[in-house]
Amino acid sequence: MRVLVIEDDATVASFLARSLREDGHVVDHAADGQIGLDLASRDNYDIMIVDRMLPRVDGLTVVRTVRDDGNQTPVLILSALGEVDDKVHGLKAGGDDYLVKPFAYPELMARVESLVRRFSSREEKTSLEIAGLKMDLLSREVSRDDQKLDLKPREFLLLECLMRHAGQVLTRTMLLETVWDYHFDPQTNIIDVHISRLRQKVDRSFNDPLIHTIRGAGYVLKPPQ
Amino acid sequence: MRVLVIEDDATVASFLARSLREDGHVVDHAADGQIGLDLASRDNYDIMIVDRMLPRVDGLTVVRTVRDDGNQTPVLILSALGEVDDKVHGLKAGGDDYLVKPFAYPELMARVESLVRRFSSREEKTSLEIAGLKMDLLSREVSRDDQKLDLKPREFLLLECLMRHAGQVLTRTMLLETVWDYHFDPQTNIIDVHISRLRQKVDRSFNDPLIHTIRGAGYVLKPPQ
DNA sequence: GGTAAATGTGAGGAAACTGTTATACAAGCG
DNA sequence: CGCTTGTATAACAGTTTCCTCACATTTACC
Repeated sequence: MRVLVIEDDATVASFLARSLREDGHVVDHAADGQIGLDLASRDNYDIMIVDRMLPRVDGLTVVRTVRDDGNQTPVLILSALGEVDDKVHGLKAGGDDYLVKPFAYPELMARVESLVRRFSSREEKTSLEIAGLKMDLLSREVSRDDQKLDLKPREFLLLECLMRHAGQVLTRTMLLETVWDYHFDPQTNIIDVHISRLRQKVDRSFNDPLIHTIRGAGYVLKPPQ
Repeated sequence: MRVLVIEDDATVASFLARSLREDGHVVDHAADGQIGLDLASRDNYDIMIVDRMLPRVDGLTVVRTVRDDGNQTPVLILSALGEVDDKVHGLKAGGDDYLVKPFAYPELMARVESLVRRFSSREEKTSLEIAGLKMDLLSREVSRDDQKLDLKPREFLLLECLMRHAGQVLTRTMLLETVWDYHFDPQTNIIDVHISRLRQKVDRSFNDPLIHTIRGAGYVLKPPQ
């Protein structure tokens, strides 16, 4: 299992990381909220364990940001005894479970496992949504702010790929593999062309663009700020 | 969808009600078991979400009473972490699913939807209707705007499939599987031909077509707008 | 077996979609 | 500033997909 631990207290963090690794999981650790966000957007984790109080970007903001990016990874929030222990806020921000420090490791593991089980058994998504952009995979309808968009099949595939990995930069190679099923470089700017066509429909008549170019890397679908 | 929430914790209740309403559902709220029972007997809900611990009449008793009244509405039971978390009792009392607080809203909604789906499909449908297009599965009669249509058996099967999945795009593969029971690609345009014939009967002499081609994907039966 | 109804096949033309190319535009860097 | 590199857009043309027709084959029933 791939676990992301976002925790500034070195003692807790190293204890967590060691215990989780002993249980056979792959653990990444971020010592502050900013690093945590970077890691979360770069990789797909099975679960994230997030401390509430963090330097730079606090825990709840991390969770909220991650959710706004369309990331559905289950999140377990940790909060120290004595902090304003507001479970509701934590869950509202997008957390899935809540644990008060100090905790016993078996308790944590029980919750982690329960969360992961809950989420992995969740049924296949039939719709995707990021920042007012909705895609219904069954009816193949796409809309932004409830305004219907008419996409060609290839554009639909491309957007689906972007939405499924919202917040992550997709390289041309990745797009060619998943959208075109090309396993070689076609030596043309076919992706640029389709991105351009997609933008005209998705972004042109709206204020905040969702499709962003990452020069030298690729493209990313991301909500404004 | 009509939802009855029976929950005494004001925070959870208002969070639930707001989220459900944002998703377009009609929500009634009861703050204790007695009120809940009154509402449940007065109205027909699509689903009831019932907390286990309630003032006056506890959650399990509510469920049991409702069932004894012959009410089959699906019930999702909520129980707080730390309460005697006995799923079996909850389900024995007549609950249909069980969720432990704290929960993530998407998880709740997934379960609510799955429950409602399960129940609405419980009673076999004997007729289908979409936008003036009626199909009686017993008498095998089809009409549009009360004008009888004469369909061949295969056309009937095809239309039935389209109507059962109205609003969803059906790919050629799906149609071949369900209408023809082919589990391979016949390499012919057999579907196109039958869709064409169906259109002549279903759409030709009417203003708004119901059968739509989704280029590169398949076909969908959809009411105009 | 014969007949009519139902179903399947293949071809041609029309429409829609996709990929290519050419050219314009923007960003980074000395 | 000017060069290089990377990206955006528009127009065109080839290809694919789809629709319909006429005809062939199968099935059901007398």
